[in-house]
Amino acid sequence: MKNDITTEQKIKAAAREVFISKGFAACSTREIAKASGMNVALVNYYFRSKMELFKLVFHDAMEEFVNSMVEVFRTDKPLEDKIRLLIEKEYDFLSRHPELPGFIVNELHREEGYEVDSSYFDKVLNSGIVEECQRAFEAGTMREINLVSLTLLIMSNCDFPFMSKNLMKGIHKLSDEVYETHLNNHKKIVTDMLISYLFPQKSI
Amino acid sequence: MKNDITTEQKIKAAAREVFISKGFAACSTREIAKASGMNVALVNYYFRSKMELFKLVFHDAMEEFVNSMVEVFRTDKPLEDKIRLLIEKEYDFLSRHPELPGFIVNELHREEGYEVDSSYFDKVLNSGIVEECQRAFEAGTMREINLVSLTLLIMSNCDFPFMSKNLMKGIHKLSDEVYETHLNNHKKIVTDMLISYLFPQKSI
DNA sequence: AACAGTTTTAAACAAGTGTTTAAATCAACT
DNA sequence: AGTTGATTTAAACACTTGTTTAAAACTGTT
Repeated sequence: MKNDITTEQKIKAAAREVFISKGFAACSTREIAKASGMNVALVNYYFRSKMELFKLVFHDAMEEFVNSMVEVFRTDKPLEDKIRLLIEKEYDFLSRHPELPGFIVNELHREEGYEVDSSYFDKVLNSGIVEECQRAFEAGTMREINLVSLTLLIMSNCDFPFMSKNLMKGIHKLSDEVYETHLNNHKKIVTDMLISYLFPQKSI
Repeated sequence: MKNDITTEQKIKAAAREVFISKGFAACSTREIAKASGMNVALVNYYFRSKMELFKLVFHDAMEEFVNSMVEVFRTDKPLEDKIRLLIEKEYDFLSRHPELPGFIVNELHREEGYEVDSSYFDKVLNSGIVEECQRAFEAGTMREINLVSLTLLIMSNCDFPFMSKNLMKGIHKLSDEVYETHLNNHKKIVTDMLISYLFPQKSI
């Protein structure tokens, strides 16, 4: 059949799984080959090297990671609602890809690591959200805050809870299931906290 | 001289540096040996294996990580001040050990990873802070929030900004120095946000 | 059926891995 | 000076690593 999954796709899919769950250094070409049901030579036949394959996987990961944000900014809503929706969507996205932020943050941290191609985030910065924040600052509807801190606030409170799952489970002696429900509670807490900080009620 | 740094200490110190900056999988015994100015055999002579050495390093890292919190809880201050001080001290600590949280979170994430010996955190949980929060809930001086979310709020907003340095530098095209100053600004923002969320002003 | 091009395989390569061996060096004490 | 024990060294072990080779199997076309 024509629309079967090709060998190339199988390998890339397996590589994605292995790379994201163990990291570049902690896995071998043979492990990826075995996970895809193929052999070592095929990995390099289609992708030239472990490194090239990794770059593809990392690139895809970054795209997904960023796109999940940009969608929200493109919607036609008041800024406050956009931020609410952003947090909501981020928690959704991270529930489906809980290992992504840790993978990205960690691989970027290795010194041999690749720099972030900033074009990934140009999408975000060119989505109009920056100007929208600027207007909100000037109109006094949003607390004045620089963009780095705004990014940090949102990402810290969305990504870290997923990245630190094992640590949190250890600290509080929780099962996977219980932690899931905590994550769900936490989403609301984070939303409330961020919204009330960023959009303070003006008391006359 | 008697109080020279011993070979054992040199190796452990070098191992700490290498393990924390590259992770367990991404470095070799020979790299650690070279970094300490010794040879491979000495590493295993003193520490039996790469794994045993890693466990020691990880253990120390965990202790430092936890101790930096517990100190604060032992002080004799109102709860709100303790939280302020905690954030302050965490940012201080993380400025000196910026790679620690990423190291811990990431090594705990590898499936072959060691579970968190929960005794590390028993120190925290037995420091009296839990009861103090409970009393504050009942007295209505603090927003009622479960301990998992409280931990998450504080750690997310303290640790993530250090863990995501390279990502943030990439997103916003910042130099090391500029990001440092952003971190300093962010500390105040985080403090304000957390305090005003956890200790809301009662409007009659 | 014969060809040509792509895909797959098993095997090999050199280099690097964690670990161990056995000999050499050192320090302290008789 | 000789003995004992701890420390250090170079070399080797068996195994895994990423990558390449060259032959085999498969595909579609004439």
